[in-house]
Amino acid sequence: MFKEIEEKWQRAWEDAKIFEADPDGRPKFFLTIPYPYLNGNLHAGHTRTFTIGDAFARYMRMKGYNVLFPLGFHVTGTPIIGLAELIEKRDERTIQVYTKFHDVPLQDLLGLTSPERIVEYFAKEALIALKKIGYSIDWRRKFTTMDPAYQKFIEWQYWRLKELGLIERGSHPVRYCPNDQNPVEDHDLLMGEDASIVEFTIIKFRLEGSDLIFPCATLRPETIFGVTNIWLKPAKYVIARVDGEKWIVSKEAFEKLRYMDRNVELIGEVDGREFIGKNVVVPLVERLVPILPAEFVDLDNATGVVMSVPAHAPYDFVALRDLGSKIEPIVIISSGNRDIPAKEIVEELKIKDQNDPELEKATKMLYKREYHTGVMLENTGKFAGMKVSEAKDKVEKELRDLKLGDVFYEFSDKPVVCRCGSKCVVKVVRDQWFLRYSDEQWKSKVLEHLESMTIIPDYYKEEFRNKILWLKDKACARRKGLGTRIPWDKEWLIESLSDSTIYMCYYILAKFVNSGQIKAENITNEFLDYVILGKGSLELAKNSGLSEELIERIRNEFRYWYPVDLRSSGKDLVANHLLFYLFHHVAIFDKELWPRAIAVNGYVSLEGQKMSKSKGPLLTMKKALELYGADVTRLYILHSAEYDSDADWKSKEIEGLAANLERFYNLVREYYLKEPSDITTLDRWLISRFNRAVKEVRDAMDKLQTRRAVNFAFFEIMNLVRWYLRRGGKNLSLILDDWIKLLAPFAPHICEELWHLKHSTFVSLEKYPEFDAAKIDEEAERAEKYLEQLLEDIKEVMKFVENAKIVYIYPAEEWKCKALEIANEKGLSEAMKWLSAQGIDKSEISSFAKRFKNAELIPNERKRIEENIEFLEKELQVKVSLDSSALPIEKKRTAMPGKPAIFVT
RNA sequence: GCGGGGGUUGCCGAGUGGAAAAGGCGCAGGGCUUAAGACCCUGUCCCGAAGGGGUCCGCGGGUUCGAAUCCCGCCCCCCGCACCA
Repeated sequence: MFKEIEEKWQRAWEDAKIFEADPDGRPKFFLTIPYPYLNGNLHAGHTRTFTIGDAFARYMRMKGYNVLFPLGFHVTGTPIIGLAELIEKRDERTIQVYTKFHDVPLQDLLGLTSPERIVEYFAKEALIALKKIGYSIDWRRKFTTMDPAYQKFIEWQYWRLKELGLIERGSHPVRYCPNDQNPVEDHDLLMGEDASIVEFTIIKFRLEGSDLIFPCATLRPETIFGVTNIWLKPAKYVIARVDGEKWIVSKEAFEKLRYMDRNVELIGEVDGREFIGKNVVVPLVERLVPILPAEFVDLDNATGVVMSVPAHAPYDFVALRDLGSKIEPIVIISSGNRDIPAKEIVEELKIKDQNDPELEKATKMLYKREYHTGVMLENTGKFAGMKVSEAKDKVEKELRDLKLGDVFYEFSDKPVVCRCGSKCVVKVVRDQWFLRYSDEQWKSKVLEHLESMTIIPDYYKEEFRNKILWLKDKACARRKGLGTRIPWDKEWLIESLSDSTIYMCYYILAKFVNSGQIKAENITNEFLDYVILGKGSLELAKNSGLSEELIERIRNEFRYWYPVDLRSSGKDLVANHLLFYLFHHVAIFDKELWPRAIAVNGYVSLEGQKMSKSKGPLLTMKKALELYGADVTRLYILHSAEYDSDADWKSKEIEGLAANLERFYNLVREYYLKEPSDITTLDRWLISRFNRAVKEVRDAMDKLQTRRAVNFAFFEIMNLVRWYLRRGGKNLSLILDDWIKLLAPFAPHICEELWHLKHSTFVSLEKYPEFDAAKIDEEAERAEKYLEQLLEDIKEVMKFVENAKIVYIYPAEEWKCKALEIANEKGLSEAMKWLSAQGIDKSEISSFAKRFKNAELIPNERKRIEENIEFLEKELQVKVSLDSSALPIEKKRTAMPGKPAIFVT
């Protein structure tokens, strides 16, 4: 184990401050990774993303860049508060998960009953782990998102967004527990985790000669043209005043409407049966249709009032059939059907009556088909000819514009039950603050910028494109949780994903905050406008109370470091954080400060199982380091999967790797200090092949392909070394300086230790090995390859000979080499002519012609074999001879240049 | 459903027109060792008493002298679809 070595170099790096980055004359590289959320210990997922970041930071540093690689901690939001409550309540599962999977000792855990303590504890633990794994982070810039200075920065950002008109008020639906009077998150649910909020369209049917409205709820507003009647359940309904209108709805619907930010008032109860047979007016179509009774109507779904489109809704068709009604369905959509679509499908599925469970399936099938392939028929007015998918939105909009339509939110699955046991409802939260991500101009700016960015892997660019188009307005305010208050509306907290969008620029301030040069009260909007955006003026910025000199210095540092050159992140953040990261940068900064590149890596699972912070299993970074140490963990996670695919952590594999790394360590120690003696072909082969590996490693790293990089830098070279030593190589030290450097970004501690056997500088700051075409030695490579092939061929032959005693090797005769040369230059027929002229036996010539395709000229082939007889004998454990007299003629004939005849006795 | 990714030899996983197909893991045999482990070597689709032959990359077609790689159709798997970090 390398624990002592690791600690030693971590201390040395820290003492020498080699990762503290400040502006200088070198080109800069600003690399960030997402700050971790501290509701638990860092785990294998963090380990992966962060280690990729660190390996790249170290690589770029060794390539000569001034690398800034900082990290802070994220604590805003609700989970930390939730966790504190659970610990306070001594929730059994939480205690189990945190002691067992997060490796928190019980007595420590029980004390974490407030958000502050949780933050303090996990921040401390995280820092320990991050230092123990040897990340090259500039820790002078560490912060947490509840720091007063950071909060001032967030407030500034929100003022800027408001000034830009990108924040506005609105309302939106949330899952809500009436008992707790709070929005409910997934983990707060007993039932209904999969339920989503569905938006029904309400279409208002007015009772003939009355002001009573029957609000029919539907997911298919475009079918309004096919309405033949409406359905009521023969049961109790209520009359309610809703935003000034008199609505007939189910009792359940009335209760739900009360949460939908409407003005509702109960007027009285009424029996649905009273209305049966009366007529209502179909909006838009202005047709009178009757109210009919139906048992399938669910009073607890939407309004409890349903419109009937028997041609396109199997339920309606069957209900009419059950009633024995003579009403004719009106077909308004064509999707390749001959008859009435609902009739076709009902007959196909042999549906008996409206209580048949198959009806659900029929409905889905038909809806799907018509939505995707259906076209509106002539009887749908101006919508005729439109695709159903298009008409749906258009009809809905028209109804809404004419106040004939409305929305009703409902869960897709029921029931949805809160942990407290009450049924959840959909609540429409009003006066909510929204980020206007749907803004067309904003979007197109982001889209345009995306095209100029580097996205790794590249197919994620398409994914980003789609997600940008798809992004809608986002509610950015919360009532509950940790966070910064919206500066102009202190009732609301800024939601936690919305406060982590452009914080990378805060790292530049954080250094000054942590050193005490800036206090929170100095961070005024004018100050930030000036140092970050270069807007306003130095005079205004000086109102912050800071000196001109300091302000200018910060301004200059900001200009030096920004923009972010690479943000390396897990793929879980693509559809949220990384998107917001782009949007906010594009909105707030000038073009030259927009992010340059984003890299996205995959997940980590554990022995095939998905990790879960709240349920387990989980492998913490701390535990991994305890078990395997830093370098093994790093090398393993970098090698376990290529950046974009998911990795599976297998303890058996990592143990194997530990052994490999130890071998490397011992190998280097054994050879590093030996002075190289005479350089042989074999040495030139090693240097040549090593050089090729260097090229591969650099190429892989430039694309962040850490798996490929480690594969070459470690395993491939290890294999070269194996062959080299097997062949009796003595001068391994020829490549060791470079090999150590090559591996330094991946396993920095061991490399540092080994490097210091010979040098007094830090390998972490050395120049990364470069590919040198001059060191490629084709001839040496061919010579080794020849020997390898020869050995393999002999073994192949020996398989068929029991108790082999002597191996005779017979290289091709001189005339064959000459003939091959001619054949290569002038073609086979010239070679044949030449052979005849030499008076070579005819059967020999034809044998040559048959085989010449597989032949290759090896310079000094015989000598090559002679020199290596000893090696071959050692490998084969038999005598090897070049004596040609023992070979039968027909055997000799098979000898070709590069492929000698082999004869075993 | 929409969008993105993917299906390769026991497993993981490279490989985008010409290699039974890198590397790792596992397994088997041998060497080293008092022994085990580690380490080193060999083998690991099938056949073969001479370095050879056959079969193979989700399924079915096609293009090509030649396909895991290109085209068409089909099947299957993973991820995201939000206000949650």
